[in-house]
Amino acid sequence: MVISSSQSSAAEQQTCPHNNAISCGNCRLGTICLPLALEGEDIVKLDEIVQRGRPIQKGDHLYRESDAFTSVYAVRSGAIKAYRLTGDGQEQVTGFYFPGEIIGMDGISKDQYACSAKALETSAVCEIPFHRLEELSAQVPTMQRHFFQLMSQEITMDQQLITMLSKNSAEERVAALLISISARNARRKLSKTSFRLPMSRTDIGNFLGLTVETVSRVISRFNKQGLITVESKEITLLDLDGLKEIANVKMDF
Amino acid sequence: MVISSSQSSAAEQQTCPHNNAISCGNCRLGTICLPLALEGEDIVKLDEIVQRGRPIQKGDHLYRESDAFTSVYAVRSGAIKAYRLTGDGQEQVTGFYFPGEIIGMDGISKDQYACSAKALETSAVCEIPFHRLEELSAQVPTMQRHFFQLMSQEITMDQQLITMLSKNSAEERVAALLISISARNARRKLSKTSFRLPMSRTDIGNFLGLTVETVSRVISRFNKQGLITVESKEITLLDLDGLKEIANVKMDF
DNA sequence: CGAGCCTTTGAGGGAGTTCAAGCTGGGTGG
DNA sequence: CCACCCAGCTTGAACTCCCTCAAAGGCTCG
Repeated sequence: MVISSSQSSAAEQQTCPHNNAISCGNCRLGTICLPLALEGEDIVKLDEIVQRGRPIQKGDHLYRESDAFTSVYAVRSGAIKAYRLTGDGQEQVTGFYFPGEIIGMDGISKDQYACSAKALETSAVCEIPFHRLEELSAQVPTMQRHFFQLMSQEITMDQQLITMLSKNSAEERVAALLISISARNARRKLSKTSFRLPMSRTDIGNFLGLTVETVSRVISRFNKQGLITVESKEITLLDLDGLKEIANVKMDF
Repeated sequence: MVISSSQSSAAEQQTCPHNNAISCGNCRLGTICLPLALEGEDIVKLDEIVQRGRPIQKGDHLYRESDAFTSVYAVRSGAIKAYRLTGDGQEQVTGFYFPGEIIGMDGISKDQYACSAKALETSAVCEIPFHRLEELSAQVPTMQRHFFQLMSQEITMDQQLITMLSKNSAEERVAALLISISARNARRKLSKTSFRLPMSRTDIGNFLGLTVETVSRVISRFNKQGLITVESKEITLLDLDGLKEIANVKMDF
């Protein structure tokens, strides 16, 4: 079985993302999930506390809402969605996480996860036990700083999403998501314009505060307007600038 | 001029919230903004880095979006709103901050504030220079843990807001905000059922992703239904359980 | 005490939802 | 290997909740 999604098969395969023997020092995602300034000795320290698990399958949970909080996770390959359940049992998707990104920081405040995390496709993650990370942060100022920054970044991204949900039209939201995924692909040296959406239309709608039908309609419209081409989950952005114009936001997420 | 709002005049006045001579050790907000477990010597250390400024007036900015990030702030009295500007210059309110709560953590990731912070009424804040806080966190594990928790809490609260904006009706949102303010009042040993809203209807609407008109209509409706009584900004919650039923969410913010 | 802003209330309209029905494609078992 | 199945996706039509526009009342502060 082919483990990687089409998007990770290109560049990430060079140093196999599912290879547990890989270390933080030679991981090609290093500069995304690690502090840039972290140096030799300190990388080794980090390396010692990171646990590299076996791949998790599509649909598997990394952890569930209200599980005891133990670790944060760095996505190594694949894609993870985070979601919480509302009072009446509906799902609310709070984020999609791609390789190099850190998930699970919401669990710190209450010592239990505030979201569930589920694999959208076969994925690999690095588990970072939080108490070890705390110790390391106290020893290595760069590490502490970096982790504060990661959490702050999560706050900023959530606030951008809040703004979008509060102010933007369906077209603006969908365009913004496409651009976001494009930008995150670029950061990982993958195609800016052509990729596979690992999540369902339902998940997209859920994340963007729209119904499936609306998402589908907007995507169809973008297709007809020549902004993108769609073949089920495969997306090509034909007019990135046009999409940015529609999205009408400075997005980082 | 009366400096405190009506809600803070009751209990907080006992140890005057504008009194700069007060220290973290005897601040009556201590258990909210401080780690519960912080002990004698460590409180002194924290105390040394906290700068207590003079009151800021209604409408004054604590900091502005894209100002260089230097400090986080603990609200001592009054109320602060955080907001960001959208691409086309509209305001998006991202949060309201009451005494005992910490604001400014969004600035860490980029070394500049991601929001502006503006006083909704005459307020006092404690300024906590971030580089000093980092040093202290590295020395005092409890402090580091507490600050991680504060940031994580901010993430959790943002995610609750995301869920609300994405799923809930106007009535649910307004009810949820009223309950949130009520709960935060209770934490400060103030009235759960009777308080003054420091923010305008416009701010409420902006925060909740609604127009002023809708907010006004919902509040009028709650009034007619006997759930609350309203006298301009003075609110009394007559049926807290009824409101909770309507809000239909487990809120922390 | 008047100007300007905030709030309330009403009437009409529109973007997105809801409901319903057909389509598509990947997996399964006969 | 093909027929079937079922989940996910698309498209259409009607409805609804909230927004927009408009106007009048009420506070607050100079």
